[in-house]
Amino acid sequence: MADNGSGAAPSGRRKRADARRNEVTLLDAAAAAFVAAGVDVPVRDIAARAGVGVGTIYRHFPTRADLIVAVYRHQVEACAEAGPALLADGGTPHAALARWIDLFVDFLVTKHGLAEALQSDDAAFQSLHAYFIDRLVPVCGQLLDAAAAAGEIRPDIGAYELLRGVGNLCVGAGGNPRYDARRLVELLIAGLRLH
Amino acid sequence: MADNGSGAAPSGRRKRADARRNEVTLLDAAAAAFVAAGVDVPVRDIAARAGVGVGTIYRHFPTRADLIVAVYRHQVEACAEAGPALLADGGTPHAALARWIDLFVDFLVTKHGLAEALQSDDAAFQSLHAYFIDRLVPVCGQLLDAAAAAGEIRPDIGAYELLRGVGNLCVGAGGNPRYDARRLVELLIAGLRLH
DNA sequence: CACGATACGGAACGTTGTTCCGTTTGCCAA
DNA sequence: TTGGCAAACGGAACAACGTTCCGTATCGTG
Repeated sequence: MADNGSGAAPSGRRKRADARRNEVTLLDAAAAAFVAAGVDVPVRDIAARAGVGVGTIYRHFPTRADLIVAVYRHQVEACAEAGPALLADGGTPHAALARWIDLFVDFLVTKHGLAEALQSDDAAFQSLHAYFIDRLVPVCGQLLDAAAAAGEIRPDIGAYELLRGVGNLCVGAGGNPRYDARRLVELLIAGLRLH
Repeated sequence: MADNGSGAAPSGRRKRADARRNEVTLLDAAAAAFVAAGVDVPVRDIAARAGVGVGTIYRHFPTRADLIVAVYRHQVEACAEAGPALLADGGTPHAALARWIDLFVDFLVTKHGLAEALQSDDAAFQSLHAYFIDRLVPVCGQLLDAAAAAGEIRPDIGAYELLRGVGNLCVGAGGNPRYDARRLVELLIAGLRLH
């Protein structure tokens, strides 16, 4: 899983050494740029930071979304894996759900502009959207099902809808002291509860 | 209030006839363009629709936000005025709040891209943001205070925060059948309730 | 070492928002 | 009525951005 470059190995061909080197350089530069200027940072800035041309970025990451996914893949995986773990941890399913959502919110609000990008219907972000959906909706669904089966929450809400709502609440949550996304998400989860 | 063009009369000077004519043409064209292509429709498209040059738009409406505000001012006013009316209508304050929020949600979800623009931290949308805040936060605060005074809701949530959360939930609510902003807002309001 | 495939750099293109200025036009006074 | 000037207009021009493209450089292999 970590011999070739990028994600899936097309067949058996090994990438050129400079290409593999540039890929990690690019990931580092992008991560730094995202922290410094948000995920909307101009592609040229990332290229400059990495000391490469913009063409190199697009060869490695056909869309901006692919770059974002690559940068955050580890953290998304960690979040996804935390779902079943929380469920098994002993508390009520609703508590597990609340804690998992908290993890998700923490992730989103610390990545400047990521929540915005996630909700954008721009075609360029489609693969970002798809990745988050594919990876996190099943996990959320599992938590939701468990809580519903335990009779703790109303059963008429879908995992996609909830996750998207939570993501939406995190939009613009950076820095503004008058807007605390966490509290609103808490309210939303509270509203899910039966009685 | 309707003798001069635009909003506030600078001093006593009457605008030229063609300028006044162009202003209403522009408002009509913008309204139509917003419906057809969302509030992010390119300025050039609006200009073409109105049969004027882009310069004319910028003279009348220095920023895109000013144009949006002008187009929707009537509806925002109506929403603002509905707040006290609902409160006086006899139901519980919480019911009045819920119905008012519903009005706000209806307004937002039917204006393609408006919710997104509202949350954008782009400097160009600052005056849009400011107008909505100025006009609606006090109304929402009044409803919130009444409900809190009646002991129906937890008192630790601000009007700005709530309105912004609701606005956020409306982002991307157009057309997607798997995402029903209204239901999530309902959940949020339910979560506000004590017990 | 030579040569083909691979990858690179950055110029160039298309799309936007916004500004600027030469030209036109409405309005008022003479 | 007409002359002149401030107001308003149109759209070319600029800047910032994402994305594509292709001539050039480099790697790895025979």
